[in-house]
Amino acid sequence: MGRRPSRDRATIGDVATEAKVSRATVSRVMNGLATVDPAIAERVRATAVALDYRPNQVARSLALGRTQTIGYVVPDLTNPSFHSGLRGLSRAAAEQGYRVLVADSAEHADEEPGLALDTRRRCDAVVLVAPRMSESDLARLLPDLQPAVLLNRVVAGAGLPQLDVDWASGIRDLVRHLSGLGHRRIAYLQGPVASRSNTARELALAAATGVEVIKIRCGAMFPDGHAAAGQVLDSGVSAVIAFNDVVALGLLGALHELGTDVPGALSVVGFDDIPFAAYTWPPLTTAWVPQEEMGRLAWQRLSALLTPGHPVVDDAPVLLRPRLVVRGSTGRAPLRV
Amino acid sequence: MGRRPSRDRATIGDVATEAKVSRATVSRVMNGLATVDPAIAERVRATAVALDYRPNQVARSLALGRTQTIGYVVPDLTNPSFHSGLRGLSRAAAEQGYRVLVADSAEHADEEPGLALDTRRRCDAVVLVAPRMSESDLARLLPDLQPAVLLNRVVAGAGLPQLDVDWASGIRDLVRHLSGLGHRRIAYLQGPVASRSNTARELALAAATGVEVIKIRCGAMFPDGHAAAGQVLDSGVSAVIAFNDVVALGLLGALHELGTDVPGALSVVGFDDIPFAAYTWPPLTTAWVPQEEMGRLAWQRLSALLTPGHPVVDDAPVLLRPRLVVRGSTGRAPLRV
DNA sequence: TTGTAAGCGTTATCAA
DNA sequence: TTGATAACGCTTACAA
Repeated sequence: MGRRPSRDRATIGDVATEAKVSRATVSRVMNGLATVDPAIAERVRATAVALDYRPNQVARSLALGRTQTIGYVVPDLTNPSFHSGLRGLSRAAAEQGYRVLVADSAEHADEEPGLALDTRRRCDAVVLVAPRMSESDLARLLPDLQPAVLLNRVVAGAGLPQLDVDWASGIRDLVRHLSGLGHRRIAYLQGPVASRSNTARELALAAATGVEVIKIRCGAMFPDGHAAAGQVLDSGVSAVIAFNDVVALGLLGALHELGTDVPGALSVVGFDDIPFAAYTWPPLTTAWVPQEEMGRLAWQRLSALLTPGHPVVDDAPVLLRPRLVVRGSTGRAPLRV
Repeated sequence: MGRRPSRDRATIGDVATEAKVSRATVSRVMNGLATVDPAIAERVRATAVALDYRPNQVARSLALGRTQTIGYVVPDLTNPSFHSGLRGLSRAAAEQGYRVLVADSAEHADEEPGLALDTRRRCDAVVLVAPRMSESDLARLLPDLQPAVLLNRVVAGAGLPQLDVDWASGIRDLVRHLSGLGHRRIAYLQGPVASRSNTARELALAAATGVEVIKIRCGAMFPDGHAAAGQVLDSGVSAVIAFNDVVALGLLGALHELGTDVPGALSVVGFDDIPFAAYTWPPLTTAWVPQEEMGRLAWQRLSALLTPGHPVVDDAPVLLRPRLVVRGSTGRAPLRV
């Protein structure tokens, strides 16, 4: 038997009794069904207001079989690249009366499957961002997660919508830009080794011609980029491609401290185009990633999956192309002595 | 009558039938009640696994009268100052099995009451961040929102926990720091006029002695700070206090473009200490705000409110003190000619 | 220790 | 057009 809620709200039954109609009629009025006598409808509405009645969403969800909520599972909420996606998702979903439940795995990739499943059980669907989850965990998880869409990652034959960034295209643009400026030796600040998108970047770099790429272990956060400055300078490159903008900004800070001229002595590029990138000094050249649009597209896919009788799922991965944004942190390669 | 979910999951009834026990027993096993015969418990668990049974959270919520979810209502998810709070809240709540439902009002202050109420109906409680909601809307809203805690704002006699930043103290620290460096005329880049925390800052500035404060209309985002650079330079001040770090960084970007020496010709301070602040050039002097701790404290208050028979609510506002963080963007005032 | 049955607050079917 | 009533999937007081 259930417990009475502490603040006892009016229920649909209270309204029905008070308005001298059945609960069914109250329900019809509240849901705007037209088949109700206008006079009665008006009376019901008045009593509802008088009793300060608000439909219990949980009970509705149980009866309807849907919660009008979708989950968004990410490794770290404080990472700026997930914000735009969340914003896009949240606003698009809101337009159709859906809410977003956010789950942050605090970077514990091993707990992500459990977290995702738990989130899923409270929602109608989930959007999963899990760049470091192992392929096998992911394969095991996905069937239980549906309806779901996978963000920032592609898994073959998963049978669900997948939206990813065309990392390779972004890297190619950056390399082309740098090599056009005369850079021949370029450092790459690696992201987390387990990260899929890092792998994608490295593959694209390996395929680049006309430039030599020096890989340097790094990470995904400010301090990682900051700490890598020494190695970058020692490597004797004339340009650096950072895993992302956050790393690039960390590096930029350290280079300033060391008195290195950017872009005079060293060109620096990032990836993502987070809002800060335009306001650093020098402003950061980077590859803009349409994260907010990804969020919107994710909702669009989910929305289709949630619509009864929706057409067959097209699970061909959608790759969104980054766009090169040239700012002040890149310049001509210094002449070699 | 409810609709069957599309992917028909096993219910507690299926498990009961299959394991040849009652649903009550399955429930007891699933909830770890000790009063079950070990052999039976084991059988139930095995059947649950075999049927891939997962308790329906919505049904649980309805029966228990709680959702194990709390809402977090903010004006704009992309504003970095809300991220740490969300992170603190989300992680603290997760430790006790609670999830966070995020609602973003997209800066529409007039829609916030409705949004907050709707969010509340899906949750057991909400954390409200509404810096620009009118006093009257807020007063009307709060009684319907409880249990709730108010963040970044104080309302007299609201009867709910309130956590706010001691803006005045932070401003005083910044002013003292600047005046100690010889600055006598200081510009203040105003935040949104309707913002409570902006008002608090302005009051503290008005009370400051020994310095003259020039107010300049600005805003809360990068472009606002960027656009204010001209007015700042024209005003002939030697130091600027920006509404927040984001504005300060926007300003810093514009000052670089204009070739203004920071801090040689102009000192700049922000407010918040967002993660980026340490990595700009020069690194930003600012007032650190314990946002993540606020999130944790908010959960602590909420958790108390949600505990049956909790002690009386102490609704005296808690003011968290910022801490001055001196970095490179401030220096001695240039000698006046 | 286990089962029966009522209850949580809705929606929806069907008969009136 | 309206009202009984079953159903959604779970928890729990009470009886056995």
